Amino acid sequence: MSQMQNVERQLREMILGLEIGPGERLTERWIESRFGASRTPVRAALLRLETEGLIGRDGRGWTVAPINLAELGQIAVYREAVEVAAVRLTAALEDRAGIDVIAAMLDSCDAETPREEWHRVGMDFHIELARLSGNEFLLRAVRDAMTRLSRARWLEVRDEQALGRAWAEHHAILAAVRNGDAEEAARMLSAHIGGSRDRLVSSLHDDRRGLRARGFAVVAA
Amino acid sequence: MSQMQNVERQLREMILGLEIGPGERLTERWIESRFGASRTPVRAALLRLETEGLIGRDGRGWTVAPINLAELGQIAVYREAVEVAAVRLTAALEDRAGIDVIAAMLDSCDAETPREEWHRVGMDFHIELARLSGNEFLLRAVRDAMTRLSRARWLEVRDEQALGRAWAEHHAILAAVRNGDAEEAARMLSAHIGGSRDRLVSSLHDDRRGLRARGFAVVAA
DNA sequence: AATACCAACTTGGTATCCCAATTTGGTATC
DNA sequence: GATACCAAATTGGGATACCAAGTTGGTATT
Repeated sequence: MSQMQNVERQLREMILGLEIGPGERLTERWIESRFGASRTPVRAALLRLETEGLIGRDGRGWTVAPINLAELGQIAVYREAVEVAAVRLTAALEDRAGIDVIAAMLDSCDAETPREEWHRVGMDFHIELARLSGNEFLLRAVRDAMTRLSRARWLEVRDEQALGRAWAEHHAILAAVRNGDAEEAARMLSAHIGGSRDRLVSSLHDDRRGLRARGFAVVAA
Repeated sequence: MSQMQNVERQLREMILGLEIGPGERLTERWIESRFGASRTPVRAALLRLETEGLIGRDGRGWTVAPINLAELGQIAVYREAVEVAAVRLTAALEDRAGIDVIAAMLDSCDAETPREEWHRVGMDFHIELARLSGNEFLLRAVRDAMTRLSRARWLEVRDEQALGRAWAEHHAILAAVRNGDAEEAARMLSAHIGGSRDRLVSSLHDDRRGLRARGFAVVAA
């Protein structure tokens, strides 16, 4: 694999894994030495990550994107629009095989599954559901939205009950799609996303002192 | 302005203006000499344009994105989802000033206005309407969709009547938004986008021989 | 004439160097 | 002690040099 892709992938993982905190400054030279690459691939990776919204420009330099509560609300509206459109398309298809694959994916999580895995599967549920629509643009939109949300969701204080409820909602949405009931699937998906947003924003809002104490930049709504 | 932004802007204009045809190969060295810049800003511009979908990788090299009829259909679905979401938000706002600005923009086109300007204003209508929603992600999605559509719309064979009908629909949508009638605005916008897609795809489909004769790569639906 | 083969060239990927602008740290001044 | 100021270090933007992989065009062989 090329250096550029290497740097991009590793840097993205460090940002999403909060090894580099939101708001932290990045210098091209530091990344260079950290990953043993020269500046050309480093610059390419930075440009890519900028379009993903994971980093941004701070005057002349680079900064890891802060956690922005207002932005999280906007993303929720955005993903509701595209995910609902995607699920409507999917419900109209005859292919039910893809749905079973997603259901199996959900069921692969149990009591012993680490939290990180739940987190990842929860995101993949939405991404794979969008993929079934067959629309590349809806898929990309959902993937981008989940990427931008993932750090915040990782920081969210989630209890077992909320997680279980989310999983039940996921299954219910799948059931509606399997029945070809686009309206019901759309309604439930909207509610699911809205609830997810409310819990996420209020959780981060309540904990924003703690986040700042960890050195994370948090922008208020 | 920096070289990178210069190269990016000029190259984008050449691609959107069809000075470089769909499917054409690009070499970094040619761009270098064409714009008098070195490879660093050239590569940055190429990476940006790649994320916009205007160019793509062809093995090791770069290629101007072909006109893809299947993609145009998918974009229509995508933009319908995001534009309808945006117009629903906008209709719920109290601010009516922005709507008048857009209406004035539409009215600035008359019989003497060059076709290119009609084309640009037609795109800006959708972009500015999305901007009024206040949602950065919906705005960006609409802007990106219009960028990807613009070459195809420029190639479309449009008659005066179709253009006049589109303008009437634009005004009708604005009127519904001004009245705060989100449902009516959403319905009309959906119909507008659907009709636009049908005319676009069938026009390009009918003319794809002519397009190929001009050296433009056209991918069938 | 067809083909197998090779040398020269082209291309994108990478590394390195230079530069202007900004930041930084210390120092002199009040 | 606060502040104005300046030199040194740092930074991102740009230019150039080099390389490996791939393409091309010509040539020798059959």
